[in-house]
This record gives sequence, structure tokens and C-alpha cells, in this order.
Amino acid sequence: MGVTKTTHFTDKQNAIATLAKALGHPARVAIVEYLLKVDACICGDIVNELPLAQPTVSQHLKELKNAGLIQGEVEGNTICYCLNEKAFAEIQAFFTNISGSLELKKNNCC
Amino acid sequence: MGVTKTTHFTDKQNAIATLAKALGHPARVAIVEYLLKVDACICGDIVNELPLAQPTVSQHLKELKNAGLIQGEVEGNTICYCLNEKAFAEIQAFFTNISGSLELKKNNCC
DNA sequence: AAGTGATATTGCAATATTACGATAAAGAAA
DNA sequence: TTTCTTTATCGTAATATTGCAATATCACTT
Repeated sequence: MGVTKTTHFTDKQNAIATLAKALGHPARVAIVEYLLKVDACICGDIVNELPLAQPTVSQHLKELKNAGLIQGEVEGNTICYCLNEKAFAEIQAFFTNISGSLELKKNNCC
Repeated sequence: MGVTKTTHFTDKQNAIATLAKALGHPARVAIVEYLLKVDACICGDIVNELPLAQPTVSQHLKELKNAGLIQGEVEGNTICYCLNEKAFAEIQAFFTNISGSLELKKNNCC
């Protein structure tokens, strides 16, 4: 098939999966790290930073935007993308919660 | 193509992407949440918890294991899988770092 | 040894993802 | 207006993912 049965899971599970999936590619991790490093969000040289062709980078940016991890618009001949604090806070909370529970639990069975 | 150009990215970027990708499916998020909820790691009823057929669940478990998010073995006729604290700590640190930086930066351009 | 219960593997069909060349679109600069 | 620069979209090829039926495996029981 290749189609995900999203309807059978909770909204939160699907939301986390969407965010995680968007970061499930090293190029998109690299884009996020680059946007974090660059102070201003006027950053038209993401393509030069990555070992990928321009259409491929554009496609990865689109996926990050669809997932809600980045936001921004094209302004003239420079893009203005930046990270969406809210989305990162959401996924950060998910992992912090898990790590916190695991630390408490001290599961030493495996 | 469909093949990811992992060689052009840093080890850390690939590592994060691998972990994120493994959680890029609601079923695998559900499995992780279930393993977190269940105290003991003797949990042979993951299949009953999910709206998926047994081979599909087995495949998702395999992917989580390959990514290093869960660990464990089959023992007799019950599986013993549990979450790998180290892997979750790694991805949690990644997101905590990003959220922390974003909060400091107060990027209000987009 | 044969049966039972639980998980893994195989094989396959449907769909999704990744990557890029070619091309389009749209503002900036001449 | 024409040209340049930058980003998006289209089309396409190669590969990956998802899901499940059928079957295999493996430990335990009888």
C-alpha cells in the first residue's frame, strides 16, 4: 500500500508523527540547524549550504512548511523562512515527557 | 530515486534524521507511548492495542529497533521490548536545544 | 512427537518519497 | 522593456514505505 492509516490513531499521535516525519531526512535537519544558526531570517542561500539541487531544496522547504516547522514567504528574490517556535515546543515537550518518565522508571529489564 | 543522500550530511544530522524518521508514523508513536505506559516490559499484546495486523506491527517494531529506539528480545512466546533511554535522551536533547535557542532569540520576523 | 501460542519473515500490491532537469513565475536591476 | 536572479512547479525515474495474507520459526505444553 504505502498509505498510512492515520484515522485509527489519536490526533496527538498523528501530530507528533507528522512533525517527526518532517525531520526524518538529514537535509531537513540541516535546514533547521541552518535556520537556527543564521540570526536574521533573510537567508537566500540555503541551497548553497546543502549538497542538493535547488528544486530538491525547495521541495524539502515545502515539506517543512507543510508540517508547520517553518514559516515565511518569498520576498522579491530572497526567501524569508524561519523556525516556528510553537511547533518545536510541541515536539520538544513530547520527548522531554518521555525522557523524564524513563529516568524515573529506571527500567532495567532489557 | 527515493534514495537519501546521507553521505553529504554530518553523522549527527543523519542520526537525528534516523530517530525522527522512526517516529514519523503514528503507529510507532503509539507503540512508544504504550511501552511507556506499561510498567513491565513483558508486553505481548501490542498487537491488540493497535488497529493493525500482526505482521504490520512486527514490522513497525523492527523499524523502531533498527533505529535504536527500542530494545529487547523474544523470550518464549512473549516479547520483551522496552524503550532505549539513551536514544530518547539524544533526540530530546536535540529538540530542547532548538527550543531553548528559539526562546532566547525571540525571532519575530515572520 | 504433535499441538498450541506468539512473533518473525516472505512476497506482493499500492502508494509515497527522493532527486533532478526543464521550465515557469516574479521581483530587482540595467 | 529586457535581463538577471531567485524560488517554485512540473514531469519523470528510481527507490522506499505501508499493509497484509500466507507461511515460517520457536518455545512451551501435552
